[in-house]
Amino acid sequence: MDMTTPLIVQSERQCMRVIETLARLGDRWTLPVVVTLSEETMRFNQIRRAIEGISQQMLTRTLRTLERDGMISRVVHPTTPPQVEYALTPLGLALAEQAMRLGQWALAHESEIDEHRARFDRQRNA
Amino acid sequence: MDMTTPLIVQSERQCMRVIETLARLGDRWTLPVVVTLSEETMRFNQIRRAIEGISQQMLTRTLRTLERDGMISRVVHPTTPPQVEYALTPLGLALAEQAMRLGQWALAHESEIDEHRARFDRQRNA
DNA sequence: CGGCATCCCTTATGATACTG
DNA sequence: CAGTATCATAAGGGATGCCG
Repeated sequence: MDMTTPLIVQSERQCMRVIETLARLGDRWTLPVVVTLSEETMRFNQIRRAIEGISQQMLTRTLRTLERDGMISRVVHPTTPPQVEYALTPLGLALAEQAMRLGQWALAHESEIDEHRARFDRQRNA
Repeated sequence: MDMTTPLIVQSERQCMRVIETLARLGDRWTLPVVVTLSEETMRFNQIRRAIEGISQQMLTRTLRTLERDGMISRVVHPTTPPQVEYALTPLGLALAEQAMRLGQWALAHESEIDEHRARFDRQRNA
């Protein structure tokens, strides 16, 4: 990456594309699912139990979207009852690493941001 | 960043915090505004003209949120008519760089992701 | 010029029930 | 066990009008 012009997004289309990725990572369940799968391959209900508060519906949706984008693989074992194994693909792992990099930055500056917010809100109410 | 355990988010709270940041960057106008301001300090309507399709309302909201988090500075010149200058803070610039890093990765893998989507959608309709 | 309030619509998300 | 369908609600965002 050329850090002399770090912020240039060359076209409207590219900007939308980047936003799309950030929005996906920023939705309610994508990051928890990706983080969970980064540790090991898991079955549907294993993932579900590992993630506090996720509904069956939202887990299905989140997994489908990630699968569609090639971030996770889905393998059905035709047993009875059926078992479906989910795993992060190399692409998905790379995305997760990128997201975590940004996440680490965010956490590192957490208190700084909180102080700004507190100051801002104080001035508002004054 | 410790790349031996790149995906570990230590707590539920931290995970939500990271998601919050990603969601903010992933909303409709934050990235365009940040990218625009990364080039130079600008006034309200300058920014508005620079960003195709943004409404006055959404520009105001986006700027307020960024200001609240300490990502941009807001300076009012008490002239008539009033002029308000916005600029990226060092914190905001750093965030933008982080976002662009992830963005560059996303763009680099754009076609790969598109191929996955096309294949997935083809199988669905078959 | 810059900003806020209001109304409305679309989409995302969630709860629940049902199925191979 | 894994997944779909249906319905309800919350949040994001756009259009418009008024204000200092």
